[in-house]
Amino acid sequence: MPRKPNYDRADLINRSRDLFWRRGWAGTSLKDLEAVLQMKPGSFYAAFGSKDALFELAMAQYAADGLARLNALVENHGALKALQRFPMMAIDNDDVPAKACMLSKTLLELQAHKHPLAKEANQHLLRMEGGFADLFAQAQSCGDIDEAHDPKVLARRYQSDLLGLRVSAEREGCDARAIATEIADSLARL
Amino acid sequence: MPRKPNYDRADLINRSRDLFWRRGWAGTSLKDLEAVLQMKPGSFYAAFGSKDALFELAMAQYAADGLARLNALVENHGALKALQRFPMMAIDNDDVPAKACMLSKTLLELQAHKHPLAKEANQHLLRMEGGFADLFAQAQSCGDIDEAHDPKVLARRYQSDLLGLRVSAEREGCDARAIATEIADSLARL
DNA sequence: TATATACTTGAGTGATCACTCAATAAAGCA
DNA sequence: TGCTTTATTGAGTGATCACTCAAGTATATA
Repeated sequence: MPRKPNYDRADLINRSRDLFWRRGWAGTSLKDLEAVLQMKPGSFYAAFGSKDALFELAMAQYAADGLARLNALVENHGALKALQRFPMMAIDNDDVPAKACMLSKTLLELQAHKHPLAKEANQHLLRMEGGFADLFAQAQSCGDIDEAHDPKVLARRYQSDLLGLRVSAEREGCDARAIATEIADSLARL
Repeated sequence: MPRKPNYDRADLINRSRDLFWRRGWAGTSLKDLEAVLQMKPGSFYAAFGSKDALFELAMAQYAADGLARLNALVENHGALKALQRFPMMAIDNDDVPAKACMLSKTLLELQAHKHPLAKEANQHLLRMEGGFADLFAQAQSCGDIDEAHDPKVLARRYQSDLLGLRVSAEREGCDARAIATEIADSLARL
């Protein structure tokens, strides 16, 4: 007896993710979302409840996509090569809404306001860091990386370098690809 | 014949810098500024012209302070040790408005909107990068770093690592001091 | 002291913010 | 074909945004 929505919810979330990723939380207005999603306010609030609720969905989608891309690299190339290729992959794509990481952008924008979305961003980053640590441990058991290192320490540093790389990639006149190569090379020397 | 302002302009700019640094551009409202600066709208606009104009002054102050701190380290410890100590100094101070770099926060927030302040932030970052390159070159002529390296390449990577460190330092539950130590140690191995 | 010149005040500007809701339209079931 | 239920519409909500300006106040010079 009900009426079905005439939109694809997953598609709407993906489009919101791109918009939020590029413009940030404060930089994205409801009007922007209405334009991109082709929804009137009433439909929007019926579907998602609030701007923040949609941002949360968008950020979760972003984080899931990142982990999926990482896992795909592992499937195809193994742990170490995946870690080596991931930085370049993150910045070497012009079709992406932004070079910088959406999680770090959210953290930097909202942390000072103690906004719940900042804590959420941090949790996604933590999950990603855990994934990196697993891969470092995996590379160690393959014999690709010296077992003397603590994989958690390696992951912490790797993620920090990655975040720095992606901030640098947002700049004009900074050869971020060179930095990505250096990060990859430094992993080979562990 | 004129009347003197009853405020210290430099002090107002410093207080604005702290507020903008912590809360960001969109996250800082005129009401916030009026409260911190103890100024009514009329005085504010007579003194600074606009929120953006004050932000520009605040960011210039921020950049100048950073360079001054770096130069002070060089005076006291020489080029290499200055580069080694700088990362820890940037994050190991609880009195600071934010751990992350104001320039990178501004860049990430406003780049997508092509806001002039984003370009300005990038220029300050470029100037800082130049300063780092000078210090790397200086350390090379001291014999502290292998001459085989290109100081500009070292500076680019160093700044990227520094930006990543300072994003990491903004996170809860991330031992950024350990990362700072690693960055310092890696410079000793050049 | 008188005057000219700036600085300060604070209510008020239109625009935009995230969001609401009553009215209307459409789809599944009888 | 009704009937029920949900989706969609879009004008409108109060709040807040950056900012203005006429009126009042204080100060350095004459």
